[in-house]
Amino acid sequence: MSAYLQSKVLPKATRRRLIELESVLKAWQKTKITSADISAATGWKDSLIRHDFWLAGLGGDGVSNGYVTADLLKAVQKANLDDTGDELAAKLEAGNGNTTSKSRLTNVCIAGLGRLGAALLDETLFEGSGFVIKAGFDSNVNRVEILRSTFPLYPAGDMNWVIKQEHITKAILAVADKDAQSMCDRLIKAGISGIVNMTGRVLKVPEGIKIENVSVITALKMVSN
Amino acid sequence: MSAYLQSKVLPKATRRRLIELESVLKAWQKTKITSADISAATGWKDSLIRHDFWLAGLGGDGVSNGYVTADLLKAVQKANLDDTGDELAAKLEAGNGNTTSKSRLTNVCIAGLGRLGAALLDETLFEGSGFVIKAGFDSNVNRVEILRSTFPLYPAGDMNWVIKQEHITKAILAVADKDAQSMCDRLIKAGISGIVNMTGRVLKVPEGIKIENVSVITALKMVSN
DNA sequence: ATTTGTGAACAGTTTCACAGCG
DNA sequence: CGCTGTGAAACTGTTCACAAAT
Repeated sequence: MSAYLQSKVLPKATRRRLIELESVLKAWQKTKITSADISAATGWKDSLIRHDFWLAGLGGDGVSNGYVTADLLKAVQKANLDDTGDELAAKLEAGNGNTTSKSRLTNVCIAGLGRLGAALLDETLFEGSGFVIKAGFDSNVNRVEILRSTFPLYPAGDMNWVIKQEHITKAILAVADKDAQSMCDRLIKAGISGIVNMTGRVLKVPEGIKIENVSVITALKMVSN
Repeated sequence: MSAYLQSKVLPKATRRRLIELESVLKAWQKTKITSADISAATGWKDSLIRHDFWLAGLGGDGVSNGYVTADLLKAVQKANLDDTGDELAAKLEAGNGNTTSKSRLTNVCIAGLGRLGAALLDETLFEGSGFVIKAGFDSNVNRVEILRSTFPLYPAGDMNWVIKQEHITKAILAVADKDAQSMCDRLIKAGISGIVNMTGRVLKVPEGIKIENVSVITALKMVSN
């Protein structure tokens, strides 16, 4: 029988793998896939993959010769939405049965439009990801006026009302290291609940705010010793 | 007395914190700092910080009223180089006492010069980081010819000899998801030992090759449920 | 014969508790 | 007394071992 204890929140490590697995499954050509196949494609131990599925309550019961790729993909995607009960997923479950991908989009902003942040001003990077960039912010008014993008750019002072008005819930932080913590604080005050941190600084945030660190330089240091 | 067992390789989690700590210490204004101060700046438990120091054999013996910021920074930087015995650090320790920062630089290349990769074609992003970008690669010859940068760009076919000739040991992978694994394989064949993976795909690599994942979209998904 | 689902065993990481130093 | 250094205890995540399904 399924799930070891339903609705218990999944471990972070399992969550990450299920997210990454989504893209593996999307690229898989055959109609069936086994845990050994996934292991060969990712390097994860096959037992770990099955254990993840068990924790998440996935993997059709009574199957014993691999998973049907399309079904597994659907199940993984659902698990990736449900999980801790993200606001959006909850609304979807409860509300009308309208399951067009449109309604699952999460609104995101970019804080800091230096070279790194500006590189993200390309909608195509986020296509099919479930995220839409709704706004960019920079404390330098010049940057805001010079840069072109398909969504509006604002001076940092407008953060508060824009984030509320546009229902933006997540942010990508790409400011200079020295401004990382102060900009982070402002984003949270404006209502942001999750931040992807591209700076090299560790961010101190209150309970309930999620941070994910993706600094290229920190990563380079990690692979260099 | 010091280090719980010297030269035993540090746990990954501790390594990451010591790397991040470096930037915290650089920004610290006062001459002394306590584990409680660090905790306040990062959110890490003070006991965890002291435990990390213990594992790494840091923290001057006989001190009991906080650490001297400058000394601690030096010790942390040294730990971040030594550690598993990175080639460079080893050479430095053994060779002449010439400890100019020049000799500690690690050569890096960027594979994939789309919008994301091209954003990294800015030397200033890496200034003072200990890394130098020595080359950029793209399989699209047009990209290579159009883009301007302060270091040379090559068609992907030149990877093998350029990486060897320039003594490049690490790579930033910024190609399209579908090319992630094949480009990764080529980089490793050319002699790369560490890869910062900006794609959304999981990479399968042989023993001994280090990977660090910094996909913005994966990170967004992680903070969104 | 393969391959899943399951829980126990094992490994890695963080937190706790407290002796000892200034 | 406030703070560090240290090891034990608690917790989280991964691997192993094997019964059940086909």
